[in-house]
Amino acid sequence: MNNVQEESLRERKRIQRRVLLLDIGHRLIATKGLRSLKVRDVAEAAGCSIGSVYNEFGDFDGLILTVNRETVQALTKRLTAVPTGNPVHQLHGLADTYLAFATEHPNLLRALFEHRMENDRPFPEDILLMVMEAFSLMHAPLVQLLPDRDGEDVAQLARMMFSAVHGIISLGLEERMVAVPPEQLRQRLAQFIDTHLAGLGISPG
Amino acid sequence: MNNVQEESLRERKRIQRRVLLLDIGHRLIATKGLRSLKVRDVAEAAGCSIGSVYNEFGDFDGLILTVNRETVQALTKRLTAVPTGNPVHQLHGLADTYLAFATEHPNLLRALFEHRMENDRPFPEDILLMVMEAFSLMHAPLVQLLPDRDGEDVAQLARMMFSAVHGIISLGLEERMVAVPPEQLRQRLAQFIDTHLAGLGISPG
DNA sequence: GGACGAAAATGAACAATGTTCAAGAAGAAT
DNA sequence: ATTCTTCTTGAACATTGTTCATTTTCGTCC
Repeated sequence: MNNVQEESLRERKRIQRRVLLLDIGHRLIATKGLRSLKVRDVAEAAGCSIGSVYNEFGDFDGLILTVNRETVQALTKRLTAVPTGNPVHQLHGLADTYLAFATEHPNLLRALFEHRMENDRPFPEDILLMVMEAFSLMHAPLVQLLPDRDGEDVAQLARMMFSAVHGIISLGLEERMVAVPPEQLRQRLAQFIDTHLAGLGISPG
Repeated sequence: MNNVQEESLRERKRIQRRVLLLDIGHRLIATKGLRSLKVRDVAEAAGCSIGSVYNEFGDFDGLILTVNRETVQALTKRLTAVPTGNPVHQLHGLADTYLAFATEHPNLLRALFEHRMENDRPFPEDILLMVMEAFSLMHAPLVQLLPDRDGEDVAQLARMMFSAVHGIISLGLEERMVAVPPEQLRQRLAQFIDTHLAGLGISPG
């Protein structure tokens, strides 16, 4: 066996199929929602057998979790791309970006937050860490704005703030619950953040 | 047929069974989560056939939705019992009460917000209205605190505020996501509300 | 480049679970 | 008591996640 990282035919095909399966799973969740995702649909769309999905992901949860992993990575990527110059602008940018992502990919985001494991199996640690990382992105700008506050205090504040933004967005976009138009939601969200910052003693910059 | 509202034997037994089924569904969701709820388990626990569940609720969603209806009613009952004297205290009381309910009945609350209908059937209008009603309970105290603001503006503000509280609580209690201890969460939530009220130009009273 | 063994792909069969419905049981009406 | 209506039942069905013996493909060695 050649130990060099040379891709065998097997490995190439495996990866190619894995990517295909993920792409299909991604698209099906995005278009029809997590609840409508079926192993057989995925296998058929990929032109392979049901067993192959299991070979690649262990079980169905494995596929879903991998799509969710991609979702949180895509979200984090966009959130980290928000300019860091002005901390107040950055906070607004983070909220706006989160809203934009939620508007563009509502089903993917829901799948990330609503998916429950089968039989109380533990939630994968790495996804948890990625979500926490995304949520802590408000930490840095808040530290800049509140240099005198206790570190742990600001960390919790950042988490509260992002959780609040998440709540406003996820309920606001929930088409079941009298959805607010995205543009109006965007303004309300900005207003909400300004109000909260004002409460923290920070002027809207 | 006697048109008076006299309970026939049939009707009495039906109602008795309906109550029993709901109680069982309620308890199973509360203890093991919506995902673990199975028609057969409910029927067996009630000592009746599977078909009877369908007779009473049409389909499985029907049972779940009825439990959810009870959940939102129980929540609303507790929220409306919050004292109305001091508007600032009332807002804190509403948040506290919501947190207490979420702590005591996490699976029931999750079932209410996470349940998706089969096949994109429409979400029942009445549940939607009840949830909106619960969420608008912050409206009255905010009107008192902000008498000069536009009505629609305050309504949206109330909804934002409750959505934010909901986000903080539901993510904060999510055991998957590094759950914050309820007592700490209670304090953080109070702090969050005070900060926001301060941002609105209202002193903590 | 053919033979052998390892690895992967397959899909029929199974298991779990929501749903239907013909047949029987139970209640109401006369 | 008889008849009619309604409800109850649970076997059978439909859908969907999962397993695994069989077959196919791929890598390796001569």
